[in-house]
Amino acid sequence: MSKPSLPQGTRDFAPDVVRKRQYIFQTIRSVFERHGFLPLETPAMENLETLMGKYGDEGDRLIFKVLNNGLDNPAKREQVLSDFDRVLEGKNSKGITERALRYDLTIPFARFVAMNHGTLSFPFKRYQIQPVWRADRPQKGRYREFYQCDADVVGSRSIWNEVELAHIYSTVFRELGIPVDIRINHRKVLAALAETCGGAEWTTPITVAIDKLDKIGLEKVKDELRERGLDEGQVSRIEEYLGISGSFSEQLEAVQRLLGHLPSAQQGIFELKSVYELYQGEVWDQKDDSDLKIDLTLARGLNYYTGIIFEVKAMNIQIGSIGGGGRYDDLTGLFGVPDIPGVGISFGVDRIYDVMEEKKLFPANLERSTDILFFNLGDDESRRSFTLMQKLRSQGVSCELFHEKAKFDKQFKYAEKKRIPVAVIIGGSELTAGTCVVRDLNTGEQRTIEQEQLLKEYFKL
RNA sequence: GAGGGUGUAGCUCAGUAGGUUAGAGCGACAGUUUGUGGCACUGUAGGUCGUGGGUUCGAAACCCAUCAUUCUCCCCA
Repeated sequence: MSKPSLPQGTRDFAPDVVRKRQYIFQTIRSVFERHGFLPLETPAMENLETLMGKYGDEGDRLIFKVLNNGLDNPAKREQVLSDFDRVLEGKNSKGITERALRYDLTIPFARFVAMNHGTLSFPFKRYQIQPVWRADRPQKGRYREFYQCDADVVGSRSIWNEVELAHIYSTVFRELGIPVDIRINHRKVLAALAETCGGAEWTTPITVAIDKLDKIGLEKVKDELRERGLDEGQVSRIEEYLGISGSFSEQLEAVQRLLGHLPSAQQGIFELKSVYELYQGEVWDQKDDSDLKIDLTLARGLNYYTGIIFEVKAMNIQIGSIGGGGRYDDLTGLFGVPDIPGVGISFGVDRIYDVMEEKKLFPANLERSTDILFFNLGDDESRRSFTLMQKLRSQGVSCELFHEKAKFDKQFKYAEKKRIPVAVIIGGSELTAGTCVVRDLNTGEQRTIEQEQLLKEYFKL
């Protein structure tokens, strides 16, 4: 028997880590609920055909496929062998695999909406916090199993949805204590830029290149654009675009001068301006102290985005984005239900965790587990402890009895390891007197009180 | 898919001109006269040196393969 191990790219979460992760989840969940979003869960497995072709060629390769059962059935041997040959040719074969682990939460959501569009009331606002799986090569901060945390609105073109989602970002990170920039841009502005540099078909290569700006720098981006076949005039036009700076409105004005003659740019500029104004509320003024920033270099990889796009970056820390999203048209069209537009955002929980760990932002009380440890000094004493514990527990106080009669030393050390703050000691003399010793394990102070008094004091908690 | 790094005790790691019984710290467990912990002291347990080959009189060390893990690129969260 070899040592037990974990599949590559998966993790156990020890109790203290689970506590911290749940703190993040619950904060996000609570904000979602306050904005009228409803929870949704979908299966870990989807039909393979639901997922294939939705994430591009690269995405298809990274989908975890589930092997069919019963392949060893001798009666099916010939069929299985020919099916497997098809797999070896790179074709999918239902005879070998027809299910796969979910790759993200968006496509299963689109599948759900397409299946239930007759009964859902629109706009449908859902959030979903579940693990997803990717057969990617794990590296720092990237895993084969990880949680996604999404909120989407489908069935509405209103720009208010973008405003609300931006506000969700702002609220969540404020509550978690992480200072952030919420950056927005518009795909139609990027599309307009591409239009002036060769045509709409250049949108993807151009956005992919400029998305790398803060990672590889301006010169490398220009190199990449040249390699992809843009001429110097086009490259310098993009450079001019990337050089735009200033306040939100100043940047919009600059884009207006550069691309305003194109209808798509006009719509993008208008929507960016609208989101910003609505987000600021009725006290909006020209001051640029908002956490909502415009970032014309923001592109986002996923090419199904068509309108406003979001990205959230933690300030004062060297880490990638901790959230992203955007508007897409007609996501359910892939499943035969057209004309349902949507907009959504996602939280990068693992990175948020890393930021909070590094900045020590988790509340201290997450470490608390049991409130009271009852010492075990014998069977009769323990019976009394047990009775008291049941009463305390019914009042919401968490307590436990040391599992066996043992030396004080051992019981103290157990309490220490579990960070239990209070020990209650009931020995022979306390048992007959109806009292108990309550000891504060942090300060070492202790006092003897009536057992009834113990119940009263802790009922107040 | 491409390219690097690393695998020695539960954890973090020492350990080469190849040489006999492979070490430390932390942790664990036990004890320092069994109703008061955190400190200290003493002791105990725990390793086929990732696995399989090869070179050698001799391999934890050198070579090859393999597995695991980790990082970078691609791509993404």
